[in-house]
Parts: sequence; structure tokens; C-alpha cells
Amino acid sequence: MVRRTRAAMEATRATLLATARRVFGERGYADTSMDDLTAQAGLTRGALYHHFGDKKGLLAAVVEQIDAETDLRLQAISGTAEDAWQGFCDRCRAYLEMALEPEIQRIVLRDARAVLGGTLPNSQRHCIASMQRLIDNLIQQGVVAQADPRALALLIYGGLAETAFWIAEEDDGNVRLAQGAAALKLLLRGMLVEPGSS
Amino acid sequence: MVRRTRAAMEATRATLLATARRVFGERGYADTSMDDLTAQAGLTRGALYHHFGDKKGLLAAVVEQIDAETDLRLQAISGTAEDAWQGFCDRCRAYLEMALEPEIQRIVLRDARAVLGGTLPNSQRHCIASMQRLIDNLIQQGVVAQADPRALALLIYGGLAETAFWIAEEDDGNVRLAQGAAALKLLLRGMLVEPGSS
DNA sequence: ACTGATTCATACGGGCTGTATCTATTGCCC
DNA sequence: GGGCAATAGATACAGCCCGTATGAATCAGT
Repeated sequence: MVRRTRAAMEATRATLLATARRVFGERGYADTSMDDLTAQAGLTRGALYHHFGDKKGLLAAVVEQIDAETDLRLQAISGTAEDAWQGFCDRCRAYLEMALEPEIQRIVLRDARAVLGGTLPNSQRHCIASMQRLIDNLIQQGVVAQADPRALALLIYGGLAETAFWIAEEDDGNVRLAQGAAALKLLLRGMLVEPGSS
Repeated sequence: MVRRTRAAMEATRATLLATARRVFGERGYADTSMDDLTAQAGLTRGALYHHFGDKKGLLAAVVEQIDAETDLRLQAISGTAEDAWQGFCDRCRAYLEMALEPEIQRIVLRDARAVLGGTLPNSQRHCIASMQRLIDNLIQQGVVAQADPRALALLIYGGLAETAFWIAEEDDGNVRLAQGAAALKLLLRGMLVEPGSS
């Protein structure tokens, strides 16, 4: 199969990305061989190293894609709410549920941190940045108490990710999901200027 | 160097563990070769595979050790406080600072999750279990609102870990540490039965 | 149509992991 | 105290995987 039109070239990149996303999600980054992965995509490692540089580069591209999608899905939730505070709470809850999806859990929350570094400078940027903006707005509106929005966003985001692992290890996670959501509600109300009114 | 007394055997294990702890902390798990590691300990891989089974087993033992030490250090803090709630807050703050230490950050928070699994069933158990017990007591005393202690502990623990990465990436993390601690204080007060009184 | 650049395949070298084998010493039991 | 099983740990081996270097085929521009 040797086709090299401009369209076919971008198709190659997309195929590689989609295959990597699937295989990384199933087997994890470390247990995935680049020979197997490219073979499943009907290509060889030559294409991969040309488009993504190395294995880490491929993972970074996958994480970038997942993060962008996740952020879009979350914005659809927090954007529709009438009340800004309620929209924020809904978004947190929605993230907790999305963090249960095997793809996000394994690729973004497990492998990406170890391979790409602690803070994930480029990727996973959108989700946290969006949450930070939401918080910032709430502070401006006088709903949330004065604090660094970034610190708050990270505190919440990290907590949700950790809790998601705990929920996901249970066969029927519905009980734990409810418990996690309830506990989340408690912590979130502390951010309010008037915590008692929640 | 062939010495095989019972004492020397345990010394071998301890040497391997200490070397692994140092090298994993410096270079990270993935970039550490077992040949190099054992050579630095004055041994060969034969000893390593005999005592720990495989590379993951060695990491698990290191994490176990670090977690136990961390828990002891934290208990020393929360145990001395007069007020149980204040002791709990101090412990959270202390954990935030300890999560800045390169050894804990790289080995426990970065590599361990990816290599050993999301929830770290055995290791890292002590720290969270202790925090869970503290929360449980506070709920029993009517200080903290009714909620699942485990979910609360994970929410806080995960948030602190994530925030620690953000603090550590800054050269002088004192500003961010203060911001993180302030944001933490907000979230924690939400747990109280009477959040306004904090 | 010719030239340079690009896409992707193939071939190669090096390193790392895990296992199997082997030796020597230790502890146990008589 | 001597023989024997068990174990600590070194050495050798096979296999896998990654990254790079090389090469061929096609596309773009003039």
C-alpha cells in the first residue's frame, strides 16, 4: 500500500493517532510495542517516527486530542447552566464521571503523568484552564471567596482524578460515585463566600 | 565479594532498597537500568531478581518504605495537636509540603501510579488510611459533616498531590505554596458542620 | 520534465528485561 | 562433626523493543 497524496498523508497521521488511542487505552503505554501498534494501523514504524518523533511524542498527541475533546464535552455542560455556581458544580461532577472512562483514566491520568512529566505543560491544559476560568469568574462575581483560581482548580481536579480511581476499582461503582459526589459537594461549598447558604 | 551470612543477606536487601530509592528518585523508574542500579549497589541483577522478583517488585518495595516513613512523619504532626480539627488541617498542610520532596513526587506520585496501577492497593495505603481515620473521628465527634471518610480522604489527598506538582515546577515555590495552602483552607472548611465558624 | 523535498519502508545496532544455569556457602539434622 | 538440602547471588543466554540511518517512491514547483 503505497499512496502518497496529501490527503493520504493526513489520513496516515489520523490513523496512527486513532490506533494509538485505542491500543494505549487497552494495554497501557508501557506494554504497547510500536511494532504492534503500527502493524494494527497497517503501517510500519517508519511512518510513526516520521510524524511523531518518538513514542512519547505519539502519547503527547493522543493526550492532546483526548484533552481537547474532554474540554469540549465539559464546556457543553457548564455552559448550559443558568446559575454560574451550579454550572461549576455540574462540571465538577461531570468530570468525576468522565474520569471513570477507561481511556481517560489509563492514558491521561495514569500514563501521561509518568511519561510526560508531573504537570503536563501542553496537554491536559484545556480542561484545567477552563475550570480555572470558571472559578475566576465566580470570584469576580463575589460568589466564591478570594483565592488563587489555579490552586483551587488543581486541588479540585486532582481530587476528582484520585477519587475516580477508587470508584473505578469497584465492580458496581454507583455507590462509590454517589459517595464521591456527596463528599465533593461538601468541599466545594467551602469555596463559597457564604458557605452556610449552600 | 561473596558473603552469605544471614546478616549479610538482609544487608543486601537493604542496600538494594536504598540504592533503588535513590536512583529512582533521581532518574525516575523508566530511565533506570537494573544493571546500573545493581552495579551502584556493588551487586548484580541476580541478587535483585532473587529478592524482589522483578523491577516492579523493587519499585513496590521502595514505595512501601517511603509510604510508611511518610505516614510516621505525618502522624507525628497530627498527633501532637490539641484540637483534632486543627491537627487534621495541619496534617493536610504538612502533606502538601512533603509532596514537594523530589523523592516522594517522582517515585510515589508519578511513577508508582503508572507502574503499579491506579489505586496502589498495598502501598501508599498507610497515608490515606491514616487520613481516613482522622476524618472518621471528626465525623464521630460531630465536627465534620456526614460523608464517606474514604471519599473525603481521597479527594483531599489527590488534590494536594496535584497541587504539589504545580508548586514544585516553580523555582521559588513559596508563593505558590502559600496560595495552595490558602485554597486548601477554603475547601477544608466546607467539611465542617458549621462552615461559617472557621 | 527535471529537481528537491517529503512520506514511508527496511535494515541495523544497542540496550534492557527476565529466565535459566551454576557455584558456593549456610543452616540443619543426625 | 559431617553430610545434605536449601538458598544467595553471579553469569550466560534469548528475546524484545526503541531509535536511527539508509533507501525508494511519489509529490510539488518551475
